[in-house]
Amino acid sequence: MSNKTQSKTEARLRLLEAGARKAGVKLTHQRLEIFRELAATVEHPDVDTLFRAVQQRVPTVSVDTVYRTLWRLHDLGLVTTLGPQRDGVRFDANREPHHHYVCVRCGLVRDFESAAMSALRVPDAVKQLGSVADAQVEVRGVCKQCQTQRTSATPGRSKNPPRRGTRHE
Amino acid sequence: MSNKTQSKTEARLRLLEAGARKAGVKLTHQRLEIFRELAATVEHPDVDTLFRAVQQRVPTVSVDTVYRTLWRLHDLGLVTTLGPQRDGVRFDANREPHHHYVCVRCGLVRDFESAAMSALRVPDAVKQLGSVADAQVEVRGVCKQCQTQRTSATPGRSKNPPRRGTRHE
DNA sequence: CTGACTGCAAACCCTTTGCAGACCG
DNA sequence: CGGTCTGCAAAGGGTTTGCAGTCAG
Repeated sequence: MSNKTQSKTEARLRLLEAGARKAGVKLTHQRLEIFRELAATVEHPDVDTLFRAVQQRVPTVSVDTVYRTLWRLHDLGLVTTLGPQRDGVRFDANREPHHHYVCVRCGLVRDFESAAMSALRVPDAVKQLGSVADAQVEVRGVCKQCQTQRTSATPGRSKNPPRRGTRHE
Repeated sequence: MSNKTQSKTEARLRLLEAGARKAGVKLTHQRLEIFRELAATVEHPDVDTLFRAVQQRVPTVSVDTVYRTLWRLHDLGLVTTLGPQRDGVRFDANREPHHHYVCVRCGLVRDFESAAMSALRVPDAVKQLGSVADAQVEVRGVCKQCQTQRTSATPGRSKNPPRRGTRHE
């Protein structure tokens, strides 16, 4: 592990701790270990992976604690999730090159096109990871409907849990 | 519904039918209706949504048929899924602007940076959908490891089901 | 006709929740 | 000490699978 990676990990860890502390979240043993794992990995682990990693250091942790901690961090805006990730898999029958707008509240997804985006060149460094089939841009935000539905009270975060079961179409 | 939308739907529907026929997949009543729904919507529905829509026309369909059809289409390369969508939610503790490389076989995700990508301007049309928090590029392909693991036999698709349970890290 | 496909129901997971005891601050 | 947090176990929900009957080609 390089120095650079090392320091990044440290920085992330501190960010998580500081953020949690500021929000008045208690820094328990388990949470600290979850933070450490989260900060150290570049794999974007799912809950189970994280759970097993933490379990090595804290044999008694339970999965639900990992879930709760992760979502708490998510609500605080300290971590993000990959993809729309609302409920189940979502399919896309649009075979033309296109990009997505995703509402992080309700999970709405809309296609859009952009010549500039479709013309993007993938960096060579990325090509070393594997073959490149295509590249899509994912724009995240809060859709009009969600904005009006819950008139903004929380500028940053922490309330209005967006998670499961909101969809309005 | 505009003429343009109309024709796009038609085109997609034909694409699905042609693709399925070419692959020797039987065009049953249920499947045709699933195709129709898929081609008509721009919502990127999850299975349940699709299921309920199809159910209106074919009251006897079952969810599992929808699942099977969708994955079959996916294996044929006729539809895509949104996000890595491998197993559960995946978390990202990287707070710096970055982009993702995703292996569509095993679900591996790696971060990378690109000034050009981070500087992308979001089209105005998109801003009308809602607020814009950030934009990330998702590059899809097959990672090195997956490439060597199953020495390419199928150039296009149809074999080597990538779905659940592959992960190698 | 025959193999592929479907519906049903049960099996499987992954994820969430209620609760009593433990722990941080 | 008090409120938060944890672990356990059970509930919940989405997804998959085996099987016998059905249907497209």
